[in-house]
Amino acid sequence: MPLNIEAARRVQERLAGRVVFLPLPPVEIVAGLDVAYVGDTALGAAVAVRMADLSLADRACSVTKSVVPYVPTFLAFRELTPMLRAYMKLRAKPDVILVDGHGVAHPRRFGIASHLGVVLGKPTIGVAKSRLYGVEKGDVVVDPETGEVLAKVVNCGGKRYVSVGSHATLSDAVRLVEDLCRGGDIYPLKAAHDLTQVMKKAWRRGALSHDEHGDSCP
DNA sequence: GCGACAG
DNA sequence: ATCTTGTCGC
Repeated sequence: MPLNIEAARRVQERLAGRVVFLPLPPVEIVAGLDVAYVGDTALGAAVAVRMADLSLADRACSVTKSVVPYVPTFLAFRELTPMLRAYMKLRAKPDVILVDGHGVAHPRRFGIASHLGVVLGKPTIGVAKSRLYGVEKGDVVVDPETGEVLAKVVNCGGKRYVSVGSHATLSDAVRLVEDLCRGGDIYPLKAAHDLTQVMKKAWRRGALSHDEHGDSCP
């Protein structure tokens, strides 16, 4: 199943108008989402931790068939489903979600973090390891057309481009991400990525059941 | 036409 | 993202 680029673009352009910029409510629980692949199988992981002590609040996984290819600026059409399926299994719902990828620092102001935030109608923050769109001016990324600030560069084991997904403010997003920097990684995202790697090994051993069945977490 | 291009 | 182990350096 390829990917109808024209249709996908229209979806992004329309939903981009639903992105909301609001102060981030008090965060008690924060979650990190990530997706890994083994052939055409997508392995999604969601890890929720308590802001207070970073203790594990909950975790969930998803195992689905990957059907959409990766096309720059359309990452959500490939990874949103694996992420959502894992997220929905979380019993401890987070106050905010961290996503691997950009939020509004996107050509159409609708990266995967924004897509998730609009779909769930809750706070999301995009954290990417490299730039996708915009011009880097010091520790900020601005839109070359409007000059608007789209993201801020945060240092945590290398450059991290932090942008609002939805239902958050850039300053609040940056503050939260900086607070979660541990050992050169953003804790919740590192935890989700680690879980993803454990899933890959389990999957290769045939120790993971295909989604709709059991607790696909190793 | 050429270069850029999250994961 | 994924293909892939050990090795040099602090």
